[in-house]
Amino acid sequence: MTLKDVALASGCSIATVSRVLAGTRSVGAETARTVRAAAERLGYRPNHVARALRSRSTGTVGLVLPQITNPFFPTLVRELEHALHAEGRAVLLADCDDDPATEAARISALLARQVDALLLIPVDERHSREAVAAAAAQVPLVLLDRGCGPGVADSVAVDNAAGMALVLAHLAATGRRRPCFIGAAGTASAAVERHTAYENGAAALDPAAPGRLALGDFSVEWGRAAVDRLWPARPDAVVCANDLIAAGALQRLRQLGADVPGEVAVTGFDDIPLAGLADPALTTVRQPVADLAAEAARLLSRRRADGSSGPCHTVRLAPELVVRASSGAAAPAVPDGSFRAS
Amino acid sequence: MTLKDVALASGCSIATVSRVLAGTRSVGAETARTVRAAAERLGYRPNHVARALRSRSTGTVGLVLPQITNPFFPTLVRELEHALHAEGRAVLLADCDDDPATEAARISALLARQVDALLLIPVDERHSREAVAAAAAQVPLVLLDRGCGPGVADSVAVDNAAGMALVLAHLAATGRRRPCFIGAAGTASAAVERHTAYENGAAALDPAAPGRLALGDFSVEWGRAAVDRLWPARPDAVVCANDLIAAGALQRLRQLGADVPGEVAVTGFDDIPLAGLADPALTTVRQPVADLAAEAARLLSRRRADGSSGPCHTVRLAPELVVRASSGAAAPAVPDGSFRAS
DNA sequence: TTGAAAGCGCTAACAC
DNA sequence: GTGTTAGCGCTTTCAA
Repeated sequence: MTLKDVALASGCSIATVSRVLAGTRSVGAETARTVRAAAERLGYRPNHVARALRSRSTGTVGLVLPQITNPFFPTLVRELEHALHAEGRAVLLADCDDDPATEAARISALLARQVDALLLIPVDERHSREAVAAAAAQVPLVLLDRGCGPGVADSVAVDNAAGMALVLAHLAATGRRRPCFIGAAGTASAAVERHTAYENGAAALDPAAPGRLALGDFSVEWGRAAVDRLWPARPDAVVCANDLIAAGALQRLRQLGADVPGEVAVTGFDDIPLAGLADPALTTVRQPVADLAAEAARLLSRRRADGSSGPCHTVRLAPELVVRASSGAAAPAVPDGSFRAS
Repeated sequence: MTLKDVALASGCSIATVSRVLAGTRSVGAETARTVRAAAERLGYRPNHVARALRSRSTGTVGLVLPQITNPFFPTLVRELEHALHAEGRAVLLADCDDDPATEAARISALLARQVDALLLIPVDERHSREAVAAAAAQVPLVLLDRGCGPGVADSVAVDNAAGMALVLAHLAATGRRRPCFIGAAGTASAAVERHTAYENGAAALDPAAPGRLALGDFSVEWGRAAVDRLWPARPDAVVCANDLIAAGALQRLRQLGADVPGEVAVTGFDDIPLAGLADPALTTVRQPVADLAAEAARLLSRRRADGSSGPCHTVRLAPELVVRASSGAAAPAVPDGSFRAS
């Protein structure tokens, strides 16, 4: 079934049929009806490949992620897929195995396939930069969740500092005074921003708090290990840079016999599905995933309109605090019943 | 940069360049070298769209899933992406929101984009059948993880019955004698097969065991709710049809003050990342995800060779039991210290 | 408003 | 082994 068949069946030219079906130009009402009827009758389906070759636009968007198994990404992928599908675009998925070299290879494979645009969560702030910049010069590209150096491309992410501030305000309001922080080392923007925001905000609770921290990576294992380093200081709150760290911290605290939340509160970041399932359920910062996806799609369209020059837009979306059991009521600081001035 | 440019630069015809670069036919060693050098020098990148239009093969595979947020799928997607990328294919991702109508729409969108093949985890055994059968008539199609009625398409999945048998054997070996089962209702193949395998295997432990079960869905919430129904019967093992159910069961049992694993063992199925993080860590059945992906890719190639006729192949892969704390040593049945004959 | 015709970049017959 | 040629199905000038 090609345009030619429809043209033959409807008694007009291929060009006219194309115009009717693609809606490119005004066509006589009568002709249009005839053509549409013929197309319908023959079950005509346009050939996207031919259309792409001619119009130099495939209608596909490449989605490049560090690791689909990172539990924060599936919901994001889902929202992105829906947002793009709603505009009639298809999503080419690439998983980079958390490796910048693989990432560079995937990016060029997608470019070779003529994706119209790229949505990319960079593997690494520094090591991804070169490949990302090169790609951004070729197609509209929007960075998601993580940055990649200033001025490289448009980007959309949650406001990490605001999220951390929400956590600290909540801890302060519920009477916690000796927080500590388990974060991630390295230059990844989420790691740096959350860490910095903790240091800036925690001083208000306790002058010694900003120094009470340990930096590792965004994993459960690190959460467990870090507790062993920080617990001797007897914090009354463990602020974690993401939910995986918090899950590990929770586990280890329980093994050590600590009472969560009575003795010590634990908080996460991201609100991955695991957070609600932990025991006690994890207080955390929810990323506005659907909004992130919508905003990314919007930036993509805008960039397509503006051309590859023009300044980079950076969008920061406000997160939301989700209070659950892990930061519930603290036990009295002096549990023997004596009076304590608050 | 087109073939024409390379042809001009290397002094031979477009066709020859095509043959060298696509490796379609034997070419003189000398010519080949010249051509390759020219292509390299000019930074030639083949245009996949034009190639697809001409050769009627896009080199893309559609991957259709019920919901990427189902925690079992990300690892599978990752393995599939890697397996396909290794053969130079790109993956078009479609998420169906667990809805058969959306699934049908996504399938036809992918078909319109001329995917070479479809990898599909059906949303529903019955309601997906029509769209799947129609798609299978057009392109090679392999069903993954779940079935879709007999004879519809090639399929690859874990051997659910074998997995359940491993669980029951383990429970028997560790002295459990009053198992119960929390499963999922409906016709989904995993639900039916695991349920049936439990009924068949549990009778060996206890004649009453096959009847001690509750059927709901594959969710944490159902796991919690089912415990309330089954716990009054005082089982010494709760066999769950997947890890999410088991996570819910574990939660609720702890709320009820039950001692896991001392008083009651809990087992899951799939070995999603959550399983290792639960407390106590969950004994479960690990799906051979990488093998499933590899086998799916293999079936796809074979189907491409065989043509769309020919009998459907069904591959079942052996699962592996992962023993963790949730099925550890049982407490003595009579904890008051009196002698108990084993 | 419509039609004829020229390709998009590539592969695949078919000649030589 | 290599070149010539004819399209794949579509969009888009350019004329009418």
